[in-house]
Amino acid sequence: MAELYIRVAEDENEEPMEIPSEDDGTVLLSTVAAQFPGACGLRYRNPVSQCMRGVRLVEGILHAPENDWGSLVYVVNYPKDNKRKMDEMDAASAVKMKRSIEKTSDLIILGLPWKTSEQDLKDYFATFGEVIMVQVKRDVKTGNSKGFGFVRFTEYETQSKVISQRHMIDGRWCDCKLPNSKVKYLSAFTLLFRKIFVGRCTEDITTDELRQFFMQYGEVTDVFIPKPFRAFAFVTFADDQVASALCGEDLIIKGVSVHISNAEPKHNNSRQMMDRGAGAFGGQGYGGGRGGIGSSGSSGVNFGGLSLNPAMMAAALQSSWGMMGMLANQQGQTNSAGTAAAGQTSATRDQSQAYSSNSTSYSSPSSASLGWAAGTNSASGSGFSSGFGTSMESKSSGWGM
DNA sequence: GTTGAGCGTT
Repeated sequence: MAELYIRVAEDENEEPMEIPSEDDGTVLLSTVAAQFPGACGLRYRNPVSQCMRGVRLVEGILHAPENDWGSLVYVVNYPKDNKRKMDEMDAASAVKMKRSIEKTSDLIILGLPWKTSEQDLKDYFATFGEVIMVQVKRDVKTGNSKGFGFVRFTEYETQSKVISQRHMIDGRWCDCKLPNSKVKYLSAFTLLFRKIFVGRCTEDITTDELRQFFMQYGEVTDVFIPKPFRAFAFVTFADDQVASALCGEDLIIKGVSVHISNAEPKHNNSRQMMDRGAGAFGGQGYGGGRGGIGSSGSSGVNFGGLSLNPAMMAAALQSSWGMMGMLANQQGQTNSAGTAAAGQTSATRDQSQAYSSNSTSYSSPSSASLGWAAGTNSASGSGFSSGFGTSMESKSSGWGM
């Protein structure tokens, strides 16, 4: 089948955008998500029944109804917690609102062709939104490109969109992400809980396929497969609730059963951190080997009901796993709160704790659910980075994500 | 074979 375009819109009443199909007549979800970040599927109004129908989606590939897309307008589906509700100001939209007024930051572009110039970058990224800075990093002596560069946008919305997808620039796929120099100012918790560990991967599963697959659950911001092959991968979502909802699941990707669990913090220089820090909270609190965070259930660590004051938090942050021991201690004292035990290594998982939950009891590391962060959170950023500014900035390396 | 890494002469 020849390449064709299908018409896609955010809403039935909005102007549709034409999206290219593949040679076999299917449409990749990633193609849709490139224009509608966060999209997880398509639906359309059946002209006969006048009912909305879902488009078949198998492993990131959208299949035409009746083998023909026709001239219908297809409407983008978003994960439940992403769904736009213009008339309601619920907690989710409050968070979105906060994000939208967040400051932009330089973004690093990795994988640039040697020949790509700053003008090339500007031309390319201007298609997403107003560009206020581009750089190609070059060898001082030779003037040759080092294969990476930076870009900055006016609008935070543009930045989010650019981060959420890969970019074909001068014939190469490039990644665009927050540079490490900026990431360390973000909450280590935010990064940690947005990332999942994908175990039992086979060598034939590519980063693109992982991105395609996990896109159905929510917006994917990063995929990492260690090389050489080590049978695991990391996937980072834009939303920590999506990540934690998947923890504990066994998912089938290309016929392979992979296991999802929480990503552990990286152990950069945590040795010194542990030596200096966590002792006060009962040692490293590591206890049962692998287990810790994710094993208490599919939702990850349960902060709900625990009151962690800033001093304790700062101390816990000095060690990768000191906090787990700390939480376990807390748990012992506050058992009546009805929260899950952080230290247990039980393999039981009774529910999938989907991100559809809108109850107030949902526990996540989001600043919104941490009472002590809310009050001090006058500026931008998460509760952690604002309420804890100085301690995070100087000590975040212990939780190098 | 189940826990990671191309990062900026400001």
